[in-house]
Amino acid sequence: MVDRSALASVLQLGFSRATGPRKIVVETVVAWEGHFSAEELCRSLPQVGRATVYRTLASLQEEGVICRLMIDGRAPRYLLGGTQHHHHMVCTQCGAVQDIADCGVDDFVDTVAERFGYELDGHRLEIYGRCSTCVGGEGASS
Amino acid sequence: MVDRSALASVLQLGFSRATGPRKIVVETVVAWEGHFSAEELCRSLPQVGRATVYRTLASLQEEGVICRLMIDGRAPRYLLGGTQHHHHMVCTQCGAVQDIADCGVDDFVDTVAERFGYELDGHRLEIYGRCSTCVGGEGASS
DNA sequence: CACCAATTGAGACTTTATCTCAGGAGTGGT
DNA sequence: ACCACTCCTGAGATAAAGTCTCAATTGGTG
Repeated sequence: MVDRSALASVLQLGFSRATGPRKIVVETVVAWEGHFSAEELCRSLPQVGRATVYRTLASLQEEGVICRLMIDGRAPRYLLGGTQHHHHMVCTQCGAVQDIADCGVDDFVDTVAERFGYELDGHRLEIYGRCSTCVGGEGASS
Repeated sequence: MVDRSALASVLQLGFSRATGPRKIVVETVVAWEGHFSAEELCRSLPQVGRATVYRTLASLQEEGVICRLMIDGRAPRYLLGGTQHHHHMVCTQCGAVQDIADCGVDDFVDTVAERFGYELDGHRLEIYGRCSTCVGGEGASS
């Protein structure tokens, strides 16, 4: 889904140099299966400084390579693919996250913004539920 | 909007005793204008222990007296009135928050959950923009 | 009023994140 | 290929937010 050949250009991010540490972080992020927290990334890349990991994540988010997902009170989690507008369907049991590509709430959002006299910036929709695996698997082990 | 006469029953929350400190926290929360963070509440109630403030906030949220609002990477903020399902329209400039009472996205949410085979738990929609005051006031001071 | 269990709160601890600044490493010019 | 110049890195200090512990306190009951 993500254009991994664009890696080279992405390495520059908002910076003027394509450095080694950043290469490691970006490659790890791009290869990551599922979502991750900043601390998880730090832990799996002990050879890269925590500050660099956080800086790179911030840039990747700004560039739209990854998007940040807030689940309840937990630390933010990151996912590949933030460029195009989308939403998330989160499994509250196993933590699986599905991208919802089509935004079906634009009209409603427009209406609300107009009603309150707001100049629209954006919106965020997250749907919570239990995925078919978790629903289907329940009771099987008891 | 919130039934403040229900305060007495709310004081019990999930606990078995209506204590003094909890009374202070609940009364402060109910009287609070706008939204607040846990730390702000702690700071304005130095006579109540931090642990008690956090415990009471958690109970109030569970009981639906307040709802938690996550704005970007900042600490969660709390608002009165979480009982009935609703959403928020947040001003990215001044931080004002409007409640959106009617949920216009139920159909879309149902459709998506069905498409992914999820058993629906709930959803969260937040709309970001700049309120009429912030839009209107801009340039006035420059 | 006394008793006892529920609750409190000071402060230690954890987790997550940001900041600082000396040293290291890309990059362009030669 | 090398140098120099500047940007970037990273160890560790600091900050922010929240949880946990346990002795002391207190509300509710008989």
